[in-house]
Amino acid sequence: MISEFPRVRFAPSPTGYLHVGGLRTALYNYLFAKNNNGSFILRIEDTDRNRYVEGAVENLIQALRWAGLEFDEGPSKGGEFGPYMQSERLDIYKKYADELIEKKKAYYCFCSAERLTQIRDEQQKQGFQSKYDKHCLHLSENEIKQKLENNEPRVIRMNVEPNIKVVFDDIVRGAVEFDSSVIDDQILIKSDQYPTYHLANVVDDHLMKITHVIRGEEWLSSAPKHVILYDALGWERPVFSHLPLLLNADRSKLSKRQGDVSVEDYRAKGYLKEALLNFVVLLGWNAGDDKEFYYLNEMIESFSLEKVNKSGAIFSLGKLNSLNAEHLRKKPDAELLPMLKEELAQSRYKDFLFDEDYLLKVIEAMKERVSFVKDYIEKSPYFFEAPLEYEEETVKKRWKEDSATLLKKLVSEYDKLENPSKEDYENILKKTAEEHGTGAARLIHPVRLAVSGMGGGPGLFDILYIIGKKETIKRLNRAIENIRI
RNA sequence: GGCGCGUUCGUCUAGAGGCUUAGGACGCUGCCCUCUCAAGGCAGAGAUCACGGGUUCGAAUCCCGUACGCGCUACCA
Repeated sequence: MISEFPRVRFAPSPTGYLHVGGLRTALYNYLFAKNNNGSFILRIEDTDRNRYVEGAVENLIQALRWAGLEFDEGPSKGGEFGPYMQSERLDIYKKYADELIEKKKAYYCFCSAERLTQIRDEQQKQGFQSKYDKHCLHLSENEIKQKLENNEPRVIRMNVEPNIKVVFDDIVRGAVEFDSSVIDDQILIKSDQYPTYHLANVVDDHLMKITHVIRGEEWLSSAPKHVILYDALGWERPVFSHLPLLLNADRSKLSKRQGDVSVEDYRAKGYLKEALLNFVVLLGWNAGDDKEFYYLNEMIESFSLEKVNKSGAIFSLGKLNSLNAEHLRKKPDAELLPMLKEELAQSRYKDFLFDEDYLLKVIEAMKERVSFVKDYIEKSPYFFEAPLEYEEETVKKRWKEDSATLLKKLVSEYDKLENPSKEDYENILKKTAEEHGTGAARLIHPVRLAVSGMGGGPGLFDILYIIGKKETIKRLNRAIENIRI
């Protein structure tokens, strides 16, 4: 019986960072759990000692926390079914491996690596699929006992009975069927006494009462091995869901070689966790409608495994960028403020002091024009310092022969103002233009250029109001002196 | 090679036999708005639903085959 409240796990191996594909797997697990009032468990599959990476677990946990995928049980957090690090559960795996040997569902194998590669090469040369030949299955009790006593290197292998149909249900793919003859006598316990993924995974999922196994499609071919193990141990199988893969542009499995794949990379580039999550949830899932902008709580609400796609999705950044911009735009100014301050602290303006009111005004003015927090600085540096140069294109296009004269006149008018409002700047400019028998645009464009150094940006009067009268006049005078056609 | 899984605009996708002249989003183009750039609105280009058979009055949707792609095929996970 599947318990009423599902229990799912994200079970990465600590390779050093959280892969975006892993993030999506974790997210789907998390969403499924939360959608069903279930539990989301983090388990570290560190059974390969050769691939151990210092600090990897901490990185993983940190990345998950950053993304907001809080787990209910796991390393450092604890829980009823710990420990949650497989390397701390070795005796448990041994116990079940022994039980399998007892039941003749597994056996000791003493074959050397040389013999193994030899038979494998042979089989491949003849066009067969490579499979262990069950040589050690036929060792006598005495031989086994002897070799064990001599402490000969050995592994424990699964004893797969051939010619049996192994069928299991997968929520994403429906019924999947394998012939047991194509399944190798998989190693369960390695010669270093560590378990392989297959054993550890099945044992832990059972002991941790995992009800739904939600993982990447690369595991689909291994699933029948796991099913055989559940059956051999007399355990109920969990429900499987094999997720479509995240792909490179060439449709191969998303890899490090072809771009950034770690969550940390995207975080460092300034992507919002909301956007990354939103982007990744759409790569393989859709509620069945046109909704594409999601907050985490909305995802929880709408998620279901039945709506997960079957085919892989190319991880291409176009949509991520637009989602990032949209999430950024929808963030309240109060949340944006500390982010901008942090960004400033890392910029060339780190020693300048800007008060919060000022920054809030900048945020308001630039909000619709940025895709990343750093854009507040990069796209409108003129809020932080006077322009050092003037865009050539814009000068060519907007600076006319009468510009300097008009600006001079404007400077003298602005100079008379006291605490000017946005409207004051606008009214005076319009009046000045009128007096010279020209349209406001004739003045607005060169003023914008003078004050910002560029041709685009927020409304001109917003800019003037934000930088203030003193700065405005200073910049206008500087432009009058420096811009030549 | 074997086994498994997949295949709808460039990309992510909607589609559960008639609602489909295949819808949306990103990107692209144009227009509107406008002091500029964005945002927003509107419009457009873009998919013979991999191909071939079949089932059916009717198929992107069901079945079979083929092709192509991917995954797995380790004492890695």
